[in-house]
Amino acid sequence: MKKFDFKSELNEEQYEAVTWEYSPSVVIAGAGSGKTRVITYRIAYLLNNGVNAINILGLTFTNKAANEMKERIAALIDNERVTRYLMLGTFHSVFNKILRREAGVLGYNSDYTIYSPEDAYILIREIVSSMGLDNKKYDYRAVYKRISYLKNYMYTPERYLANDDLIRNDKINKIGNFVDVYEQYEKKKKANNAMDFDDLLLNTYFLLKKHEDIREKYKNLYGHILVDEFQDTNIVQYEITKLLAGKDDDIMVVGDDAQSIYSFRGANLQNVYSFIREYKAKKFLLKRNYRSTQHIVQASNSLINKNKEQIKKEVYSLKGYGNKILIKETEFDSEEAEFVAKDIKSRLYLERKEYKDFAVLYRTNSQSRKIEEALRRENIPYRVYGGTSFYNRKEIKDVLAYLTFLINPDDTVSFKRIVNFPKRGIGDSSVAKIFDYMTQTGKSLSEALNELDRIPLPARSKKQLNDFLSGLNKFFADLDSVSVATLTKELTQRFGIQEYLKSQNEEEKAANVDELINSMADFEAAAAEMEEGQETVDVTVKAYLESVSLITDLDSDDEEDNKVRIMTVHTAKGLEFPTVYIVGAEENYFPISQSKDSQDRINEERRLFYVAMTRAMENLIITYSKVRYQYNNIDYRNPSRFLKDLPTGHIIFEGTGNLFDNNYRQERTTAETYFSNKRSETKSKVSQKPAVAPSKENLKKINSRITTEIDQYGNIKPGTRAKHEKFGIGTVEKLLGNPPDTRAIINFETQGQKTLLLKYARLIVLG
DNA sequence: ATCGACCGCCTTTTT
DNA sequence: GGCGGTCGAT
Repeated sequence: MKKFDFKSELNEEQYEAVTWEYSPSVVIAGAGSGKTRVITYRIAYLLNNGVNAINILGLTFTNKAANEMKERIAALIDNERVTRYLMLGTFHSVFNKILRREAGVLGYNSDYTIYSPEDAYILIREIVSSMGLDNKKYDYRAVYKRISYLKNYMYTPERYLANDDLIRNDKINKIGNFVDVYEQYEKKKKANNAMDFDDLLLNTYFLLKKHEDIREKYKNLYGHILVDEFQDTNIVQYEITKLLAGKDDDIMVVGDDAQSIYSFRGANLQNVYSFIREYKAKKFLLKRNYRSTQHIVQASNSLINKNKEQIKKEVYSLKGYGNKILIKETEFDSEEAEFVAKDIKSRLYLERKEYKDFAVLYRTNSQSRKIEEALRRENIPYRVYGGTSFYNRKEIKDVLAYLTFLINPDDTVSFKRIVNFPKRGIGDSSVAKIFDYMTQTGKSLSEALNELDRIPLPARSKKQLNDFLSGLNKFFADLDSVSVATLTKELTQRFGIQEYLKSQNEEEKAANVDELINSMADFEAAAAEMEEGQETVDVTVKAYLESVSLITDLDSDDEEDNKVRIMTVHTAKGLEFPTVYIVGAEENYFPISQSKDSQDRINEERRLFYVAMTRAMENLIITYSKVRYQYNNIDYRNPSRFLKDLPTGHIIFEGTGNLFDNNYRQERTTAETYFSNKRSETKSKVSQKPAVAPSKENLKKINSRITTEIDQYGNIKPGTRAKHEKFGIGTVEKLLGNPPDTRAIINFETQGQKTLLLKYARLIVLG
C-alpha cells in the first residue's frame, strides 16, 4: 500500500479530523471545505493503519458521491482492488444489500422487487378502487406521499391506528379510510414480494432492532462507520446508525447544518446536535472554503447568518475577490431565459469557457422548460437532470417490467404493466378476475397463474393468457444462463414490442427500447471491465435490475460531457461549477410560496439558497423576472427576500429602479394572494402531513374564499370590458372570492349575465 | 376491449 | 399549456 504524508496534503483542521482516534466524531464541513476529502482520506488512513476494508461502512445520499469517493480512495491508496471490499454506497443501496441477504427473516424472498413511486402508484390506485373509495379524495400521489412521510417517522399502520388523534382527524377530514389504505398497501406489497424506497430503510431498522443476532453480526462487521451529509438523515437513518454503532465505536459523521434541505422527506437537522450530545462526539469545524472566490463566500455567509440556530462558523476563502455577484432583473420570464442563454454565449468567448463550466439552477423542475427553449434557440448544448429520467419513461418501465416479472412472478404491478402490452386483448376485467381469485383463495400471483383453469375467464382471454405465459417460459429458463442484453433483445422480438410501438406511430418510443438494450450492452461491457481478472462476471438480468433500480439521472453523469447543466438546487447539492445562474429568485418561487407561513420552512429555503450560491466557483449570476406567465395568467413578481441579505459591496445590480427600494415589499400582488390562499385548497384531500383539526381561522379563510368581494384579479377589475370565446363581449360587474378561485359576474352584450371561474375562462381584456 | 375526446389538475424539493 | 385519467361510443 502506498505510503503518503497526510500532514502535507491536508490543512490542519482536516488533518486533525482524518487522524482522530477510533471514537465518535462529527465533522461540520462548510461549503467547499473539503468534506469529501476528509472522508476519503479518513478511509485511506484506516486502511493504512491496517484496518480491513470489509470492516468499513460508508453511507452517502447519492450514488455519485459514493462512486466519486471510491475512485478517489482507489487513487489515494493506489489499489483499486481494495476499494471493492469497502461497503460504500447510498443508504438505500447498502441497506438493500443487507436486506437481500436477510430477507427470509422478514418474511420476504431475496428476489424481492424494489418499487419506484410510479410502481407504488399503481398498487395504491388498485387498492383505493377495490375499496370503493373516492379517488379524488384518496389521490394516489397524495396517499403515497403521506405514507412515505409517515414511514420516515417510523409510523407503521399499527402505530397509526393506535393514535386516536390521527384517526379522529382523518374522520373530520373525511379521509377516515386512509389508514385502511395504508394497511392494505403494506399487505399487498408484501404479498407481491416488493419493497418501496422507504421500506429499504424501515425494514432494515426492524431487522436490526428485532433480531439481536443479526444486529450483533453487522455491528461487529462494521467496526468503522462514516456517514456523509448527516444533516439530511431522517429519524430512521439515525436510529439505524445508533443500532450499528455503540457510544465508544469508531463512527464519524460529516455534514453541514447550514445545508440541511430535505426536511420534507423527514430529514432532521436536530440529528446533528443529538449526535454530538448522545455520542459525546469530538467536534471538528472545517471553515476554509477552497471552492469559491471571496465575494461569493462572504455574500453567502451574510445570507446564512440570518439563520439563528446554526453551529456558528464563519467560512472564509483565501482566493481573490473575483467578480461581484450579478443580480439581473428582467421584465418578463422569456427575457430572463434569453438573458441566461446569451450571457452563457458571451462568457464562452470572453472568458474562454466551455459549456460544461455552466450550470443553471432553479427551485422547481417546471422552471426548466423556458430555460431549455432559450438554450435551444441559441444552439447551446445542455443536459437536464432530474425531472423525468430515461428509466421513468413508460415504454422503458414496461420493458423492464417484463424482466422484473421474470425475477419475481408474484409481482402484480409488473404483471399488470405487461399482461396487455403490447395489446393482446386481456383487459382490466380479466386481470380483476385473477386478482379476485387471489383474494378469495389467498394464493399468490404465480400460484394463480398456474391454475388458470380454475378462474372463470372468457375463453378468448384464457387463450391469450396462456399464449402469453408460455411465451415467457423460455425466458424463465434463460434467466441464469443468458446475459441481460441478449435476453431482452430476444424477448422484445418475441413479443414484438418495437414493432408494436412503431405500428402505433411511436417511433421514438421504439428507439428508446433499442437504446435500453444498448445500455444493457454497456452495462455488460462495464461489468466485464470492472471484474477483469475475477472469476465470474455477473451480467444476468438480476444483476442488471439490481443496478438500475436505485440509480438516478445524476449517477450517469459524464463529467467530460461538454454541455451546460440545468437542474434543481436540490439536485445540485454537492456539485460545483465555475459559473452558476440561479434563476427565478422571486418571492413565491424562492422562497417557495408554500413555505412562507412558517419560520422553520423559510429557514430551510434560506439554507437552500445558500446551497445554490455556494455551488459557484467564480461567477454567480442571480436573476429574477418582474412578470411571469403561468397557467394563462399574468403574475407580478417581487424579488426574493434573500437578495436583501446580500451586502451591497458584493453585488452588482442590473435592473430598473433600486433593488433595495422597500416599496416593492409593501404591495401585495395578485400572485401573492393566489399563493397564500393555495394552502387551504387541498383540505378535503389526503395531504402529506397528517392533519390536525382545522382551526376556526382556517375555516374563516376557506369561507372567505367563496364570498369575499375583491377588487382586482390580474388585470381584471369591475368595469373591465373583456371578450369570451363563447359568450362574446361583456363588462365585469363583480369579482367574488380570492384567487385562484375568483369568480366574475359578467354582463355579456348578447348572452346576458354569467358567472365565470376566472382561472378557466379565457378572457381577453379589451382596451 | 379499445379508441378517441374531453376534462381536470397541475407545480416543491428526492433516494 | 401539457399530461394523465375518465368516460362514452363502437
